[in-house]
Amino acid sequence: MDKQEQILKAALRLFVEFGFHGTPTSKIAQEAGVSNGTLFHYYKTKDELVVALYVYIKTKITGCIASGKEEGETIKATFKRMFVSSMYWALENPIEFRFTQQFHSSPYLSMVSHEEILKQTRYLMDFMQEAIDARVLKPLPTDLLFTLISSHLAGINEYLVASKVDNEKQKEIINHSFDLIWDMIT
Amino acid sequence: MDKQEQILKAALRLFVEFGFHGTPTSKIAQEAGVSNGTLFHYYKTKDELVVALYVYIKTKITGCIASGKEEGETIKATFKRMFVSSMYWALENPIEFRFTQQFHSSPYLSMVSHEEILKQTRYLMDFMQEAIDARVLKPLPTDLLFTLISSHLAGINEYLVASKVDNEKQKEIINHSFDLIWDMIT
DNA sequence: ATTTTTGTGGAGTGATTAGTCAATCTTTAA
DNA sequence: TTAAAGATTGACTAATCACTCCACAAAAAT
Repeated sequence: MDKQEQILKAALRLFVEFGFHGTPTSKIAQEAGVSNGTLFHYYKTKDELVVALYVYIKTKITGCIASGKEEGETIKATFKRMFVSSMYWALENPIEFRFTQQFHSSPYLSMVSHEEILKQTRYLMDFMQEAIDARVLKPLPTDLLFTLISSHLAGINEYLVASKVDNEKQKEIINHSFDLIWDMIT
Repeated sequence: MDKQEQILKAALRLFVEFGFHGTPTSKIAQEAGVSNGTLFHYYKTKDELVVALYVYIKTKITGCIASGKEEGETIKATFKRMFVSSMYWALENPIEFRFTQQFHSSPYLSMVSHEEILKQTRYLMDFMQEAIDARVLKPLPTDLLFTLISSHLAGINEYLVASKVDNEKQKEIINHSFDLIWDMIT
């Protein structure tokens, strides 16, 4: 019954299907089962809604990646756990993932404050820096490492979504693609 | 004086800055220095213009990658030449490259005919298949290889654009990133 | 020379859009 | 119990948009 969340969910579906400007706010409100006024009560402008949706989704991904840490895990194990959970998150939430991709390569990205981006990436950045200090990862700039891994993930995801392989084969590809990227960065 | 090309160039600039639906056709015509009617004389709809622009740019990239082949080149040398020229094309044509990225992760992608996509990728796909048959590349599906390389390229590009390293360092990173992807796929 | 085709301009149009507003309903707080 | 604050509605508006239409100019074909 949380209208705010219903608005975000409706917006997500429509944005991915019709693009940002291709979906009118009126349709978002309709799809969410709320009035036009309610939408603008929560989000002053359409731009604000788009950015809020991005932050909402990014927070969910970040939370998912950060969770599940176990004591005494090696750096490699932590890395793999995060890699694999990112991969499965993207596979299980294809619309959310597509949205983030769409958002990233759109002019909206520049509307996200620098602090918000830092907040979302700090956990991973810190972890990678530690892994470099521990002489596990190659001493590359952390943002280069981050970009390499992100784009690798996006690439594998694109392939897995396009070519409908069975679950077993999928698992195999994910494991293999982890080995590939691991060899690349260590 | 080619009005058609001026329209495409104006559209490109505006689409990248303001997004697809964020740029009105009237502004494209204005920026191109032609009338509204002329724009719709060449492109029946805005969607048709967007897709035409994509094909226009893709054709340029494909031509650039395919050119420069020398006799007696090893497979690795051919691969590296194509990798490096893609990389530099993206760096020298950042707006065109951003457009293709934006297009790829947008609902417009599905408006491109399957044949057109095949036409654009066949050259590379065939080359990769040959490289697999020659036991140089790992026997992975060619579209997985393609996706892996494309996303790797996009990732490196993103990094190079964001962190303004000098030309020498840039060259070093490009060479290094080729080695990384080469090790990954062979 | 004359017809036909193609290119070009720009005012015009109907539909659509983001965003407003004043009126009601609901919840919270005193 | 009552007052204030927040939530919700949907009709409304001013602006904007994709696209049309028709007049005319240039070029090509006859």
